[in-house]
Amino acid sequence: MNEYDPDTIEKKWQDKWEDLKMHHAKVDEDKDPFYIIFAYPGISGYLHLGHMRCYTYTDFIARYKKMRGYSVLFPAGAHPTGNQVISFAKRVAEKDPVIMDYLRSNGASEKDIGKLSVPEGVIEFFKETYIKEWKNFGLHIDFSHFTDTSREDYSSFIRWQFKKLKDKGLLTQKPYYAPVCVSCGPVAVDPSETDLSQGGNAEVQEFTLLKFRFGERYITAATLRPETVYGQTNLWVDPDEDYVIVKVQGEEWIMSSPAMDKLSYQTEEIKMVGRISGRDMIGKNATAPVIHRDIPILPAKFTDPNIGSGIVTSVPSDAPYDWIALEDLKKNHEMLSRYDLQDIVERVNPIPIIESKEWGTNPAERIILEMGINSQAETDKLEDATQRIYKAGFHSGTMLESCGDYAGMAVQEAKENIRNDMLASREAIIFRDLSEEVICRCGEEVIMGKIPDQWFIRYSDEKLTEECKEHVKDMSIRPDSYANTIPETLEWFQDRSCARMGNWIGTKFPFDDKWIVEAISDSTLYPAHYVVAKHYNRGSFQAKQMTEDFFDFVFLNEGSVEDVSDSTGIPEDTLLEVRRDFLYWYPLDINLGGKEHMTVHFPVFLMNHVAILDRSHWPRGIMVNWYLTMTGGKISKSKGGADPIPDVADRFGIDTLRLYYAHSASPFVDKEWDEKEVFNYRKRLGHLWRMVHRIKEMNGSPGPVDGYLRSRFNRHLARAMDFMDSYSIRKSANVIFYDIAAEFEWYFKRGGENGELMDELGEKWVNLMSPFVPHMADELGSLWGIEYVNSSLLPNVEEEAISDNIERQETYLKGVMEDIRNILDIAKVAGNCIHIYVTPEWKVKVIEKVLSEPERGMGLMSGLVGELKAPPKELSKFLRRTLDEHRANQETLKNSVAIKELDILEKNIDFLEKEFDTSVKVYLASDEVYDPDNRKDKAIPGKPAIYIQ
RNA sequence: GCGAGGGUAGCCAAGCAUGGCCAAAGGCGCAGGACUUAAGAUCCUGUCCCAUAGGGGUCCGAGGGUUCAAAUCCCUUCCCUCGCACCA
Repeated sequence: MNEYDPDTIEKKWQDKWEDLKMHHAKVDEDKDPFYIIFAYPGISGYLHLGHMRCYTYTDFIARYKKMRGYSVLFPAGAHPTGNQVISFAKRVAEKDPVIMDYLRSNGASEKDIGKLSVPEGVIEFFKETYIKEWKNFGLHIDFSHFTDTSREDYSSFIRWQFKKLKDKGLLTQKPYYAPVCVSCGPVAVDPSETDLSQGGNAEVQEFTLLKFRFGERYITAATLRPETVYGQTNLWVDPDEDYVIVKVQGEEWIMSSPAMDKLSYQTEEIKMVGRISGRDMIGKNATAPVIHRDIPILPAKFTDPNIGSGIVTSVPSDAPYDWIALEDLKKNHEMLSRYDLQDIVERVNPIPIIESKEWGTNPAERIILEMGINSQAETDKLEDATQRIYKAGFHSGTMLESCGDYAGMAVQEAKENIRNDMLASREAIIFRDLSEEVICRCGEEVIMGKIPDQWFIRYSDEKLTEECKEHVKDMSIRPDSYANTIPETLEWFQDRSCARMGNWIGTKFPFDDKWIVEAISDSTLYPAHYVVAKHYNRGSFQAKQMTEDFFDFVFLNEGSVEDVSDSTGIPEDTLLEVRRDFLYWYPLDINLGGKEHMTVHFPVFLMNHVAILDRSHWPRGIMVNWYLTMTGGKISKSKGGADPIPDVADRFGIDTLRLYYAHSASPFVDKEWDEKEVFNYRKRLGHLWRMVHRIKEMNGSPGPVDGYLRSRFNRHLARAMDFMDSYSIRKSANVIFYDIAAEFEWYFKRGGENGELMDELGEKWVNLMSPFVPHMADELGSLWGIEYVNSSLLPNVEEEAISDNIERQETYLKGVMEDIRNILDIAKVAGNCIHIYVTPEWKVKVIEKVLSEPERGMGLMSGLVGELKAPPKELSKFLRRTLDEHRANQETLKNSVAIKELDILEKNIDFLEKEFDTSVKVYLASDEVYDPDNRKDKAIPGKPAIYIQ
């Protein structure tokens, strides 16, 4: 036997599979189809081990289904839609050292890198790289179906899809506010920072921009808490800051210069008409909105021109910043006299407006005293205080008498109402901003912009939502937690912008060329396109022939084949073949993807299928996998942090990684990557490798434990397949790679050596391993002369071989051995003879009697006394005990009398003697036998008495 | 805040739906031994506490409850993770 050596066998088998086109899906009407995909990757860099976790799960299922007799389609593609490819190419063109290092450390050659300065080169390179890595992982993908979203055939498909959405009234246009890079157009602001170089954690904040009449003009102040307008006492302005006067909506507004820039992206006409310094406003009054009181304008340094309008309305009752600024000012005599504010400031005092359980009616003052905040400079503490007050007020607060019509209202409710009322009375507008500075990949600033005519897919459509919610009940969705939440997710899912302008790779929007379909929206129905892509890849037709008629015919069965053939120029039999393929493969059985898809991709995947295709083609299943993590964080393609896959694969072998994925954790938890753990799986495979060889070399004759092994093996076989049928991958792997192995080990220990049985079960076992570790399984399969294990079928379960009774006997023997070990342990004696006393027959009879007539309870006693030759006292005691036991656990009781104990022990004296390295004697307790320690009376059914000498 | 998921021995991780063969699978780690003298090897055995005879005690985040019986069911509570949107 040679040692397990993945390096040589893995490459060898991958080449053979390739030669034989083992992965090619065939339309075979004699077989049921099984169609599975993983969510294809966006192109933004090398794949990492987290991706491979998802792809490998997909492969387990694909290979398993194939070995269960299905014809399996497992295609793959790539998703370059977006601007990531563009910015990647740009960074390469600029020779950005980070990206160059990233490429080189992943093994890109200088020649490769040379091609990567244009987007097309990036797409080509990574497509090839992904395919190489998938092949290297032994994935059962049929690449003849490959497509990517930048191809022409794909664009034809997407244009068709959007026409269908429009026909169904599911497209609409309306204004939309989104993060926009001033040069690239819309970008996504999220912590993974795919589009960004800074500010991924920024949140969109919706300010209410309040207008304060100031002579002929208005001073603007932005607030996140419109409900506090009743507590306004003054405005804060930075005396050293220059503000701008802008013409908006026919009025002149005062704000900071950055505020004007931001606002210019959100309102139509806005023009700067002058400047005014902060100093010039101080000491004057402005009329506050809603309360229509004149409030003074006071100096402060904490205002920031980059936040809101750069001017702050002061609510010292509820805003810790305002409260302490006011206190500071009151003490600052130099400042007061400089602007002659002494008298004014005297009159400025907090006005209670909100009462909360936690903080009472003057929360700002109270929290500042409690937290011991001494000055405006303690911004961390002030931030915290603000948050705490806001939380308490928002959730449990009510508006006080001072709040006019809103008095008595819950804060939550008042907030909405006051804001809406101010908007209606034109005393305020909405102003959106990001909570921190966000910088695009291109280096430009990202701001909130208004897009007046944004296209949306109307996912809010009630009928569509209802249909989807209804349909998910019939789907197989794993894990269960996701199945439970997806109806709510569908409900919550609102209209989604589906096109964008600017620097973007994708399909031109069919109704308006200035738009390009965005990345989520062009990846919803694509499993249908995989079927078509195969024919396109073969050259059966050109992209321009893939017209609306063509897709209508293939996916919707509309139009006659003659007409469609006429209008497209595609031969009739080709059209019929594509249609047939679609009918054969669809619906999709499983879409497998990472958990980030739960609230984004999976809902739109479902909704587009339901909206466009016939009910019979709606998807059947979704499976979600969690992440592979490294030192706490998600492994990220764009940020690196993961070892190149080829390095890891070389070190451990593919099958090791595959078993690691399958077994080290359930798919539904985040898993921390740990090389030491991976290495243990490598050792495990080595162990199994040797074991299978040992099995194959076994050539003895039948023995007493054969039945047991056969029974256990078939039981495990059934379990392993049941688990796979419900996609419980880890559990199935546990049975195959651990439970079954343990049975073989026990069999050997018991002296089993039946060559024929080993030959049969060994082969079946290798078959079972194949979906998980296909390379090793094929190599081991050759011991049996199997050419390709993965193309054979999994064995049937021999129901008749599964025997509770046979298994009970072994369980009994194991139990006796455990008892002996226990005693040896405790007694710390090295016994030289073990005496075992099997229960007297009358105890068996008692149990049988109780089992047959349990309801008679102690009433059984009278009958038993006459029937059994047993000491009445003991009999009564044992009956009572048996009745107790019966109530607690009938199974144990049944098992204890279902076996011939004496027989089992006598047959296995040799084995026991060998195991314990002593002599073993077995007796029937009712006989007059050697019993120096008076133990034999302790014997009961299922648990013999033991005496160790 | 809203929604979802989770807290099991040194660690990872099953079990919980259908309460009782649960001191609680399996793996890792650790300890002892075998083997060999080299490897991150392999094979046994052990691994909550007490106990020189198979027993007893405590235990599944915490606290109550239901039950003859609770890791499993119910209630309360604490803690953790994730999603809350234009990122496949």
